[in-house]
Amino acid sequence: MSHANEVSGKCTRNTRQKRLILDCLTEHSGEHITAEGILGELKAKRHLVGKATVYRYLKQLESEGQIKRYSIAEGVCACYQYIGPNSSCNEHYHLVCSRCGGVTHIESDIIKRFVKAVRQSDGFAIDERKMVFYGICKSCVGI
Amino acid sequence: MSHANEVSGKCTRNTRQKRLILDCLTEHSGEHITAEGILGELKAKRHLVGKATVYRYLKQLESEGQIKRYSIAEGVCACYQYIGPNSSCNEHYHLVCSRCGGVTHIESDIIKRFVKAVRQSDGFAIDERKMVFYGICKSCVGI
DNA sequence: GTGGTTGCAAATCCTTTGCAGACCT
DNA sequence: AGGTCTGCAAAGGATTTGCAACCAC
Repeated sequence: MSHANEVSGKCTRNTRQKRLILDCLTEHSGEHITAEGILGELKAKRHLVGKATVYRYLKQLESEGQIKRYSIAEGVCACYQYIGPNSSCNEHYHLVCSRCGGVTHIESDIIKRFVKAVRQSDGFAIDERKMVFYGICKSCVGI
Repeated sequence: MSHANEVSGKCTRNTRQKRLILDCLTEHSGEHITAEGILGELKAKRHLVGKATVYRYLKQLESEGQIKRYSIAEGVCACYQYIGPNSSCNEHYHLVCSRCGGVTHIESDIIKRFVKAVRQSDGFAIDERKMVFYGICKSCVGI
């Protein structure tokens, strides 16, 4: 009756696959990795894990707040980042170059102030995880 | 050799379909509408236009900066809004509620300062037209 | 007449789901 | 044992694309 994909389920069993996926995420703490990236990395290590399992576990980890999901662009696979214990993750925002597709991270107190100001004046709670700025990066600006 | 789907193409011909789609968008200036919504509205008026044509033209209009594309939630169809001439829509940013889909406009000097700061420190020229903030609006926050 | 445009259907892409078998506790 | 997890393949849904017919200029 109960399905593994129900996030409300228990999902507490300690399996080989879960350990592998979480290890992969913590190894990349500080950067992003996609579901396909995890799959590829595990495959390279001869650790075969099913695609569905990766997606299911990523979803669970996200709902538990252990990882963060970024969707840089639509129709393109999402990126995940470990933000749990021992993660060296700072709040950052993404700059995506519309020309070369490159992604840069920036930190900004100005944005934090903006988010706070909007919440106070409009009552609108901006989701900083979805904050992405598009434009032209330094190396593409002359092209 | 050239395909209509190449955004770099000419795409300047004045066709019945383009007029219909743009009319539909301008009629909804101030709000947003989905591709399916446009399709449905045209169908209701007995103006049959192909789905692919709608998507193709929306893409072109977006690249021209005449409309803005919002993706309220991932995996859910995107919303479009006319922001061209006569759109009563200038110099502001958009707050999109991920729960109800509502779009609010705000003005902000803080953001202008942020854009300037990023250009100076990183050399990245943010495109303000593509700037959209997602989050939860005041009326949805309790739900 | 030329080549940009359209419409249909099939194809894409990332992600989810159904289900039978495998595994943890 | 009993229910949770996994893996495969098929489904899913929004958007794109191939291609022949079409039509604006």
